Amino acid sequence: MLDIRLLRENADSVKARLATRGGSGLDAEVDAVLACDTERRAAETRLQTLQADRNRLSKEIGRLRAQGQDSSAIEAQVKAQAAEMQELSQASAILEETQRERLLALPNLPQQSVPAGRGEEDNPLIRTWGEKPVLAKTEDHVAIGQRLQLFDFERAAKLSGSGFVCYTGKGARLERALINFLLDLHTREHGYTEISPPLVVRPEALTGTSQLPKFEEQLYRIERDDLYLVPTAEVPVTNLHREEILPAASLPLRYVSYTPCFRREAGSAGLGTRGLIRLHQFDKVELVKFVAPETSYAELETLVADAEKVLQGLGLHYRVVTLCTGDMSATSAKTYDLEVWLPGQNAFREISSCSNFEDYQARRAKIRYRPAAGDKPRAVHTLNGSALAVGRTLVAILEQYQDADGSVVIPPALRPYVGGTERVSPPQKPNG
RNA sequence: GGAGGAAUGGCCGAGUGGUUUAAGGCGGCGGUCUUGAAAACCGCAGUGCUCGAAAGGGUACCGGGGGUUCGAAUCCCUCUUCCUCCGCCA
Repeated sequence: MLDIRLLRENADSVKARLATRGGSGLDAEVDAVLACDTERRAAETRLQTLQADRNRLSKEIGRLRAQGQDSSAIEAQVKAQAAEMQELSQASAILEETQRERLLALPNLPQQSVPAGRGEEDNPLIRTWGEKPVLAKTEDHVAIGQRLQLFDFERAAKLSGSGFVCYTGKGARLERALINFLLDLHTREHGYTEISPPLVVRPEALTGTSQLPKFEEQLYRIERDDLYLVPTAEVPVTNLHREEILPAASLPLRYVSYTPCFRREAGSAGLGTRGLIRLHQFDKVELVKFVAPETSYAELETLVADAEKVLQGLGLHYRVVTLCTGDMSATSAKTYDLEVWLPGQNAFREISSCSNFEDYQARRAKIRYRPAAGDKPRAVHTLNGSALAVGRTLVAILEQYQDADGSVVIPPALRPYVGGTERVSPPQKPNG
């Protein structure tokens, strides 16, 4: 949510920056918010004048009654204002709600350094790490996984429908190993505090991080209890500090959280992609930071670096791009994507997205800090990034480490987590 | 799931319709005193909105929302959370 004061004072520059996101721009929406704001303030000012009046007269009534005198004239005077006060009170409540709704619907301002562009093709390449592995043969992860009996889509569909997977045997072990590797790396070497949050949350939490109201149809909802399954750990972890004023000395807060993520992927036409790339349920290790505004862009760089360390540690070839204005999510001020090389697709695919939301989420969720004793509270900056999407990491390992004999080499960094196993080979007996 | 009880400021805690401008205590900050510190004493301290160039006003907020009343921390309804007990349960 943008600061209404910024809109009042710099409407033109806000409009110009929002317009870089593409489409027809949001000039009309900005004007509507401002019109609402003007009307709301007029109503509130008038209401508050009447309230001051009433408070004064009510005290006078108390005084008169205490002295045994007649107060009916003043009571009549106050009653005469009641209708107008009621009316103004309702009007200002409605205007306040309308203003908030309109403000919630406006996207964040892209940061100045974010390149203008229309879509994916305009995302500038920042750097590339490693090289394409030289492979004797190139299978995609679905073929590899089926031969090695690492996961089972058919049986998962029997349980839950399409878009779900069941990891089996060494596949399940590899997945668990990856999760532990990721959590250990970020807690031990990068200073993040591990969080294992609830996986169902109230609607307010989703509004705070701005999945609601816009992406309702992407969420699994438990209607009976008005709760939602988390689409990412970002939601519970960012909302840990909702409606709090944090001590400045506590910043930056850095959290790492492993959770399953649940997404309906409505409108994605049968998920579009084969295998583990896009599922209704997947595992992800997420990094979340709460920082002082002055430091948030430096923190974004280290966030990306922390995510990259994972890929480097696993020896996976990848590249980093900056999302241009047209490709960036509405919530973000600046986003870097990490794209890992997938030989099976002959393409780089997103495996991590690292964003600085500046104060956009913090204002929605009322997450503030006090810069110094006696200062007014100020919105923190929030950041988050995947480090990493576990399923896609497994895909990258299977495809980049596949060997000529049909086996897959386990990256050395991961071996301590699989009992020292160096290679996954096809099993001796058929599965089931 | 059932039956009770509770929620007041950073913390503890008083307050059951009207000078309450939420008592008092603890903790915090500033000052006086002191070579310094402690103690003592004095003072300052919440959040949002709004008016104002500013100084400074106004208004709302006693878990959330709604209601009764000229006037609500206080009375009524409702929701949430916590506690105690019962039932069920990994």
